[in-house]
Amino acid sequence: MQDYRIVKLSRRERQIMNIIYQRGQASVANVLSDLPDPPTYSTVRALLRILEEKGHVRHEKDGPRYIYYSTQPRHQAGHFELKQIVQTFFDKSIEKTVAALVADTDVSDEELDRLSRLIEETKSGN
Amino acid sequence: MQDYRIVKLSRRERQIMNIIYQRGQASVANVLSDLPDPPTYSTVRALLRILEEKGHVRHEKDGPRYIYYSTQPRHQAGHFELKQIVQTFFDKSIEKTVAALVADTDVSDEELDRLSRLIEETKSGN
DNA sequence: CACAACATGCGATTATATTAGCACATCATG
DNA sequence: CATGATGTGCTAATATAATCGCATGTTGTG
Repeated sequence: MQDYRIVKLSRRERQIMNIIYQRGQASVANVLSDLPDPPTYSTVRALLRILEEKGHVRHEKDGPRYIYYSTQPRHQAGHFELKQIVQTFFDKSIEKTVAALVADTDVSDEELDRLSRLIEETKSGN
Repeated sequence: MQDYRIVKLSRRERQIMNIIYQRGQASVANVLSDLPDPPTYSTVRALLRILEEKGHVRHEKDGPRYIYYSTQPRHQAGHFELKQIVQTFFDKSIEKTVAALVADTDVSDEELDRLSRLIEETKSGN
C-alpha cells in the first residue's frame, strides 16, 4: 500500500492512464479520441504534461509526434487494481471475485475449460 | 459505457465510495477513520453531502447520527468495476484476469479446489 | 521552397474539488 | 437539569484540476 499512486490521480488523469494502459501506448490524438466528453487537443496535452511531471508516463518521439507510455508496467498496475477491487467489493475473497467474473452469460464452456486447466496447474508447485 | 458514474467521481469522492462499499455502510466517523490523509470531520460531511446530492449515497438516521449507504448495490458496482479492469489491463480476457488473481502465493490449495468446483458448476446450465 | 496540416511549449483563465469554521441540535450522564 | 461530547446545517475560503489560446516548430508535397 505504500506507493499507491493510482488512487491519487484526478478524474481526467485516471481516464487518460486507463486509455494508455488499455492501448499499451497512445498519441495525443489517440487519447483524445478515447476520452469521454472529450476536451480539446490542447487540454489533453496539458494533462499528459502533468502526468509526465508526476512520473506516471513518459514519451518517445515518433516522427513528428509524441507517443506516451505508462512508466509502471501494465501487468503490475493491473494486479494492484485487481487487489483493490477484491478488497473493496468482494470481501477479499478470490472465490467471490471469480464467481462474479464467470457469472456473465457470454462465458463459453471452452473458456471455462481453460480456466479449470489454469487452476489445476496453479496447485502447489506446478 | 453510457452511465459510467464511478469514473466521474473526484479523488476524495472515490475514496469515500470505496470505504462505504467495503464496509457496506458507514458513519461520518467511520469514513474519517478509513480515509488516507484524513481531513476534518467537517470536510467529510461536506463530501458526503455532495455524494448524496449526486445520488451516489443516501443516509438513514441511527439515533443521533447518520449512517450512509451506497445507492447502487455493492455487487452491481463490483461487477462493473471488475469489467473495467478486465478491459483495461487484461485485454478483456477473463482467463488472464483469473491468472493474475491466483498468481498470489498465498492462495491455498483449498481455495483453488473451491474455484475448480465453482467453475465446473458454472458450465452450461448448472 | 512555399505552404497547409499538424505538432509542441507555455501561459492564463475558469471551473471544481477540497477544506474548514461557526451556529445550533441532541445525547448521555453525574 | 447542566454540561461536555458529539451530532448536523450552512457558508465561505482556498487549493487543485481542467480547460483553452497563442506563438512557434516540423513535416511532407506540388
